[in-house]
Amino acid sequence: MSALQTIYRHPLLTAEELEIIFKAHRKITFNKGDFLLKKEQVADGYFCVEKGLIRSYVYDFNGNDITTGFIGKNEIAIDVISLFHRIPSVEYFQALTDCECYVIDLESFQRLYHSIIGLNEWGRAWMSESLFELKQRTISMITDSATERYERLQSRHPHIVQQSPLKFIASYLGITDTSLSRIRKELVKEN
Amino acid sequence: MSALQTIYRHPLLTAEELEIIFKAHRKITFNKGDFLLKKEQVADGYFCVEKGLIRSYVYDFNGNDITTGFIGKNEIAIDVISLFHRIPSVEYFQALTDCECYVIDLESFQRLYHSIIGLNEWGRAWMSESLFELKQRTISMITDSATERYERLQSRHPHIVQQSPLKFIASYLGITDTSLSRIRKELVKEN
DNA sequence: TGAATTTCTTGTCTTATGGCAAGTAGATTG
DNA sequence: CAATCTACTTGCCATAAGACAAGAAATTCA
Repeated sequence: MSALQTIYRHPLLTAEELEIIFKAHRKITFNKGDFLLKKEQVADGYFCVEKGLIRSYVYDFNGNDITTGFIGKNEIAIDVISLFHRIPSVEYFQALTDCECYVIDLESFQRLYHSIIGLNEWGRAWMSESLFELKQRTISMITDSATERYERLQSRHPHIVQQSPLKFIASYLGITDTSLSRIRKELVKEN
Repeated sequence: MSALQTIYRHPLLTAEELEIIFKAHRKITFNKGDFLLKKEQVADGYFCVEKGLIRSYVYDFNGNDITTGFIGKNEIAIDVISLFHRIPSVEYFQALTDCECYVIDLESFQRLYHSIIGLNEWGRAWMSESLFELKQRTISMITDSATERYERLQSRHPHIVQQSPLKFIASYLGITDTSLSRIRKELVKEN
């Protein structure tokens, strides 16, 4: 099962339509460290991840880089605002490992989006799903301790914890690498 | 200028289309304390706020209510997931003050959404804008101190600080009412 | 392979925020 | 008007996480 099949699964999309959608993508690989998108660039497409791990991040006012998200297998690396509003990105998207992706450019997407009614629905479903997950994360940032957030990340997205350096996970969780190191130590001690 | 005119302003929507859209809404008022939507209910429309302040919140595992957002004049009170996925809400939406809103039900929206191409674009723009703001907030929760978050809320959304009890603002900022009270005291002292 | 770089850990001290409890002031209600 | 409530403040002490710095371990690279 390819990433595309998983990503585009939707009740309103037929096998034929999916075929058309898949064909609009082309395969692209990234080496560890490569950028899929940099700050100030205008995104011209989005990436469906087949293999590997990507990190999105921003710089805060102190110059620290803050991990805003991880994108792994069967997920989409996209800066929604930059792509659809045609404005420069504020985020960086960088490959944490060698990656295999399928990319589709905006023009192709727009064309399909207007001709395949189900894709329209799929897009809205995807966006509202993203909104929901982000909301969950915001609530978690408020109500859960750093330890709890780490444990949840570990159980729900073990591949992130396995593939990403500790400092990126730490900034994603909103703590320093020092603190995360200590949290890990405590968790090991407990079990 | 009514809330509807502000909310639905979009380059692809003509005056005639706007007229049709506006007519699909009906006015509805809420008294302080009324619920627009409760947990477990399936949303059947969304509310464009003309006047007043609404609070959305969830209960965390400890039974504390956590404010997830404030919705004021010219903003939309909506549970995207519940409305479009037809599933029970996890949030409560409650009027903090007497409110005047314009409500549109899902069916009417769907009909317009499929007949007015610009509304389609408007919807996507609205959703991506929401995604962006939520992302900003998540980053702020990580990189800014509680004091900074409060000051920003105060400068960007003074009406919230003016109309909402301190405890709701506190939970929105991710701190206790006690802490927010102290932060306020410090800020007053500084100026 | 050896040097350089990055990653991770650990120690010490500081600080922001929380938990709990008491108390005041203002609003609401019977 | 008195009796409750609710909102807010304040004090005391506990704790999670940060700042800074040193060093160990792992990885990268020439």
